[in-house]
Amino acid sequence: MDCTILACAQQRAQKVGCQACGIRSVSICACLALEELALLDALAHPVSFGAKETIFVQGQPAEAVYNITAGTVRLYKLLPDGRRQIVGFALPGDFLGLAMRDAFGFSADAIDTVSACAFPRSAYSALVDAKPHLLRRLHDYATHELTLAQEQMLLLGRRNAEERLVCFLLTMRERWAKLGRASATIALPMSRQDIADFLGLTIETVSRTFSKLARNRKILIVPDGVRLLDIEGMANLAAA
Amino acid sequence: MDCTILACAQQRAQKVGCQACGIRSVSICACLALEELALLDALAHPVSFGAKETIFVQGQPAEAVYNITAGTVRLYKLLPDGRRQIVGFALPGDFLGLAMRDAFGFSADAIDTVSACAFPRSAYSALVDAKPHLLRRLHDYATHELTLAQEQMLLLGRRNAEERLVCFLLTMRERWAKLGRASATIALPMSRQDIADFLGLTIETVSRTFSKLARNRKILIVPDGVRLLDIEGMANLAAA
DNA sequence: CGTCCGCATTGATCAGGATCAATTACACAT
DNA sequence: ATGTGTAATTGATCCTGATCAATGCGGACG
Repeated sequence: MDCTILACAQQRAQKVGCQACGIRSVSICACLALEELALLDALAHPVSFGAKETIFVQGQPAEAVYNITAGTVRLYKLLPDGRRQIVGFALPGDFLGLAMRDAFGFSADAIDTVSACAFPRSAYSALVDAKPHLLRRLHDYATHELTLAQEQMLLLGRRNAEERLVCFLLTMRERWAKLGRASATIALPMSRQDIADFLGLTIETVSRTFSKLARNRKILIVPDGVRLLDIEGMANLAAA
Repeated sequence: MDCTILACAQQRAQKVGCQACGIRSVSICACLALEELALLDALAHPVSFGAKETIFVQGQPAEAVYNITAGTVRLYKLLPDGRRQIVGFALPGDFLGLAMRDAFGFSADAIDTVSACAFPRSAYSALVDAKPHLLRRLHDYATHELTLAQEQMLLLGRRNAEERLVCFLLTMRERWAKLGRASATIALPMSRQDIADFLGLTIETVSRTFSKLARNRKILIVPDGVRLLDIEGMANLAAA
């Protein structure tokens, strides 16, 4: 978890710092002026995590916040008996640690190889207090996340299995597009189990629903993703 | 919706303003100093809504934000075919309009008689920009809401009907307690249908589950609420 | 090259909650 | 008292998605 070798490599690779950061424009740092980026640079610790590695666990005091720069992260909550709900997938540009107040409200682990900027929470909190426009940006991000969470409540509470999967695929398409990777072929780095735990279904239902969509020529299943063949039809199905 | 008679009565009743506001200590205004409250007073429009009256609808541009001072509000999203998901119940002290950026992301209507402080969005936004500690407070509120939303995702995605209802009752108990109305008897101003649409169930399942809890001596169903008879057992069932 | 192992798919059956259908309870009006 | 309308409860049956079980597939490794 504490990223020794990879982190150092990463650090060397990134020693040019925030100014050269490839995902700055889509992350919360985008609101900072060049001279403020220097402040941020001073706080930033580049870190990396291998596939399946834990980033933090629910309940643990939040000592750092993270800005994802590469890879995919699953964020999830567990019940004592092992039932799992994934509350989100974090992609490059996403920020982890909004609920900075106390402990992490969910666990996070890397799905594939993940790079991130880690900031000590206290220093980050101080910077936020000193820079109201950074706070504003953070708040806008938080309200955006809240809106997505409410959309997910609608999905989990009222949509059927097929609608859930279609919504998920269209949402992933949107997210990749915002990262400049727009394509009819959607990368899905997460497992079927992850998708199931995100959509409130079982792995079997997810698999069957994928097959059904493929059979109906809505999608084509490819390695590590799907190609959307009938976006209109799917958007129609997702309605809203 | 535009609250003529009731609003005027309310306005007269409240002309003492924010300083005398009974729910200030639990609302986002609590962070303001006395002289800042005067600024807020200048913006505030006391409004009231009768039971079942619409406060705002999803997609409508958000011209105002609201601070609930009395009553209960349901916040919900609709699918084109009429399926409804209630994303939250707002109680006194709750703030509506976090996603101020554009249009409302959900609809809101009064369950019982509701009083609120309405603030024009533009003026409110300007005040927030001028008062970083108000923004900080708002941000803390937003992240708290986000945490609750993630908890609700876990409920909707992975809990069974009985767990859902028990969690709901215990959460309502907590919320009333924070408003100084702690009691083993929980007020439930919302209908069974509202509870069903919040928990991702049908009205029949909610009713049956209430009956089952009553049969097992966990609760006693009383008019407009329930009395919790076995809080320990219920907390155990809710686990987490 | 074959074995192993994790993941995904597919099939058969089951069950929790949805749906359909009465019935009851209660507030309110006449 | 009687009727009316809305909300809640209860019962019977159905169906979507869960569970149980088997098979398929592809990559890592001896």
